[in-house]
Amino acid sequence: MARKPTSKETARKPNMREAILAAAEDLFATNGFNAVSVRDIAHAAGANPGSVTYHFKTKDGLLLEIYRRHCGPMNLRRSELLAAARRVRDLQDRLEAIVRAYVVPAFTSGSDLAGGGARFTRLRAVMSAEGNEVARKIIAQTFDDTSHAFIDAIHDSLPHIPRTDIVWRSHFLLGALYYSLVTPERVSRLSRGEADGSDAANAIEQMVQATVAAFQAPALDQAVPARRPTVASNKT
Amino acid sequence: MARKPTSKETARKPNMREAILAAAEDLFATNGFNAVSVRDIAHAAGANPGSVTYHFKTKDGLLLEIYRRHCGPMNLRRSELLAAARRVRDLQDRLEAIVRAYVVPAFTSGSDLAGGGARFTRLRAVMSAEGNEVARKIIAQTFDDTSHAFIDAIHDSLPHIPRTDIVWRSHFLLGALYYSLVTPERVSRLSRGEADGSDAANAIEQMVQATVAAFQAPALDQAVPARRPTVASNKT
DNA sequence: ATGCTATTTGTACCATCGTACAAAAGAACA
DNA sequence: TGTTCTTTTGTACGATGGTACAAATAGCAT
Repeated sequence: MARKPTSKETARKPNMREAILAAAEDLFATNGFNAVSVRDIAHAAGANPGSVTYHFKTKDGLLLEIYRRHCGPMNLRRSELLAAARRVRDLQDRLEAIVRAYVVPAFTSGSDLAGGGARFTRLRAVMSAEGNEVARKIIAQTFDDTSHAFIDAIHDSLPHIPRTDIVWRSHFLLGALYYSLVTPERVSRLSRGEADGSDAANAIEQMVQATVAAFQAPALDQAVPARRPTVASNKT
Repeated sequence: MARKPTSKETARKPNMREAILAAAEDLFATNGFNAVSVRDIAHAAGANPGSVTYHFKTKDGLLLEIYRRHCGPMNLRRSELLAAARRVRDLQDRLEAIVRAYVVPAFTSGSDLAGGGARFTRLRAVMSAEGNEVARKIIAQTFDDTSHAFIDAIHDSLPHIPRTDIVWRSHFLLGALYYSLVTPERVSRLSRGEADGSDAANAIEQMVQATVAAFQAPALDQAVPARRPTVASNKT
């Protein structure tokens, strides 16, 4: 929207646009989309409500811009890490590297801000829970490619597991990831203070460790001899 | 609120109160708390907006009543299943039984309605993501006991794993559970139609299989020789 | 300084929200 | 049938929501 980047433009004084984006990201990620008003965002950013309309036209537009801002860098970083992980020779190590390549960028942003990755991932978690339309569209068309790439990579390192099972398990991984960012205090509470749910480094290690084992679990078909009544479908 | 249960009371004709509860549960679980208006709920239930106020006083009161309705039966069923699971001799089988005791009631209600358990669990997932205050309070004081019971039971069957690790892994399980109920279509999409994310029986088996393996993963301490910079804290 | 453009402010409109409340309708029992 | 209590309806009020828009302001090139 700006025309004259005469060496400042991005580094204007307090840069309202960025402040609004950051405030919105924070509020949306914490309280959900509908619970936060444009006025709340403006107030948190030290801006005027009208300013939000000026920069992003609508509230949806603001959310859209947040996604645009993060999706590219995050997927890029994931792709890089995935490519590196695929080059690991040992299959066990490779699997761990792949999982790490998936998890790490979700906790720590690959581009600008410090905890930006975690904040944005939490935002995605919340939007997904709320069934937000804007988010749903972007997510499907932006992350599915990356998700498939990861699933394929994992499948390559675990050829004896049906792809369907890997899809389920990677789905569980994303759920665990989301939930860890949404309710970290629950971990602290249930561990009676022995663990800090907000400690990203620790969360990552725990998640990688558990997830690698989950992926390595035997496939479903050969594991459950006879029990459930309705399945009958999934196979490979 | 009713005074004369002359053998009907609960089984009145279309029972508005129940219809409102069901509609609210459904809408909240799908769209979140703030996105749904009292008028939406009334409309979906075929009731009058004022009727909601009459029965539940406030919108928060309505949510509260939904929780009250489900928490008891669900925890009861979980306790029963957990008690049965603890009696399993073989440690491997016992662990699986415990996980199943945790997962199954979340997908299928223990009391009345068919998919009620899944619907309520999804509702909890969404409320947790939105940071809903009413839900947060009830959850902590209603589910933490059960959660501790499960964690202890799992710890008993895996004595060599530090309790902290088990807390993390059970947290991941709940995240996976929530996410599977919130976005089942993602599983169908990523598996290119080979799996049905909405198939509860299949989801349960996949989740149990993966989670048991995750719990059985080696403890973190002995697994990560030297890597991260900040941890230093958790130990047992 | 002067004009030009990008931004910020202030305000106002209209829709919708949660909730209150009086009136109507129904149900149960004398 | 009339009385009483419960439930449902209809409507209204005040607050807050998203968004539009004119006026004010600030930066920059000339």
